[in-house]
Amino acid sequence: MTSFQAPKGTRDFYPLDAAKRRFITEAWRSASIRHAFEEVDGPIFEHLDLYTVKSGEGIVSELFSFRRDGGEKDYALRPEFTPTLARLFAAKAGSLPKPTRWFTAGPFFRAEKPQRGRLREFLQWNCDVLGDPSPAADAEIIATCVSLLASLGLTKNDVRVKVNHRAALAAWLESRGVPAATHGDLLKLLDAKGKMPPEEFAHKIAAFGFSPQQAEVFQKGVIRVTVPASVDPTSAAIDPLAPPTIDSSAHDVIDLTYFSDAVLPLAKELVAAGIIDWVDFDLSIVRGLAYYTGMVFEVHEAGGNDRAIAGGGRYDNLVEMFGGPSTPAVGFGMGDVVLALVLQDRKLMPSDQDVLRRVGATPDVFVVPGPAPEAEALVKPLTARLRALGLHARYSSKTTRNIGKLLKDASDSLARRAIILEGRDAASVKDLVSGQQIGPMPLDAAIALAAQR
RNA sequence: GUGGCCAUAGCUCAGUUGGUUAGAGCACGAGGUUGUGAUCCUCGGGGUCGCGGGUUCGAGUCCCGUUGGCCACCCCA
Repeated sequence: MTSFQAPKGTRDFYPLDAAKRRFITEAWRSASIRHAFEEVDGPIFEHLDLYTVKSGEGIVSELFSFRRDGGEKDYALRPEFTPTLARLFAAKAGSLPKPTRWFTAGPFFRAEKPQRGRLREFLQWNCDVLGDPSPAADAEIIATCVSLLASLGLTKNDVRVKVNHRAALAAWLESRGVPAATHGDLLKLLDAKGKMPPEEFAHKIAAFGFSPQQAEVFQKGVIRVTVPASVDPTSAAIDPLAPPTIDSSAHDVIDLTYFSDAVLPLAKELVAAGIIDWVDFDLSIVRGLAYYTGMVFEVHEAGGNDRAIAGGGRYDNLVEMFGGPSTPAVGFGMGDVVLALVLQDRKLMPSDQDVLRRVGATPDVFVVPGPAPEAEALVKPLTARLRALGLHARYSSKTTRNIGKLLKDASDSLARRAIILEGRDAASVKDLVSGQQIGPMPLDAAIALAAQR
């Protein structure tokens, strides 16, 4: 006898796990649809070239790639959606509405060593706006992400959206005399600043011409954009028409002219979208990926140094890189693994029973035979009638006629109601939530009652 | 890729300095009693101790390897 284990970094989904997975993916879907995105999908595996074109051959060791026995083409399980998205868009760009708003949610694969918040097979949600260069599209992407987080019960105190602007940062650096060739090194240093003591960071960034005071602004990272409070003092809402301004204390230390040219229009859109108070502008958010060209953002658990819950930004050159027409684009991705960790952390993952209810896995009605001798034989025909009406109907697999045990079965199944068969044409209906029981009554009346929403 | 900790029933665990047919609780299944989510009673299925070697008269226990898990580093599209 050989026994098998699931491959490293994969998960098995037993019924409750599958229900939890649906809970998350359904939340993703409804947030996307609320924000006017349309669902698309592609193959789970693609030609290997699709990934090496953008990221170079080095990426191959991070992929699950394979060649069919006897075949000549190399394939890879998809590690991300963006190349597929660009391919789909490029193939039909001429006939697509502008802007194009697409989302997808499905499995992705990376050949990394598993650890907290990271598996080899995971689910990822992607939203992208193609063909809209405006800060409004940037804001809409962030707003969709925030909408999902809020729908799961997270608040602006649980999670923070950290936003930066690549192009503005680059222009500003250049205006300070930091040569473009060294920007990459500086971004890397900014990305790694959390992993070194402040003195070391200040020392290293001094090489790029920054004073210790300026290093501190980077170290703290956050620059708040303040907006005037609503005119109506009883409302906590921010006046959507008031112009936002950048925190002046940072302004005194670092000349933020270039930064503010890019940020204020975005901030204005974030105000309009009603999410400015979820957002911090953070000079140290750069994202690892080289292809971002403008706004970049990450969502982090407040006070936690966990992995990013979500991340994305603007990538205006990418579609062209995949052979499509030059198209401005902005998007983000969110994985299910870190999201689930954060929900558990914040005690926002619903109970097992609530998950089953919310994904619609619980029975509408449970059929129980009463003591009448013919009742047992009538259970299956009645169940069939209820199912034909579109109801989720079950009966016990137990052979006992003990009503208490059968009702326990009904209760364990989380059914809303039980029908107790009293005879050929008589039944009682018990509401398993309230405990109220009505009947006996004619069978048709019981069926009608059980079918009520 | 590097390192640390871990692996006994579906779950949580116990298992003496190596010593008979490896245990408990919960869960699960069958039946009985009482017409209502119970109570009580009886019975039952389940583990080649992750896997493979080694040491030993004898290994769940000691050693080596391997697979998987957790955690950190690297990386993170």
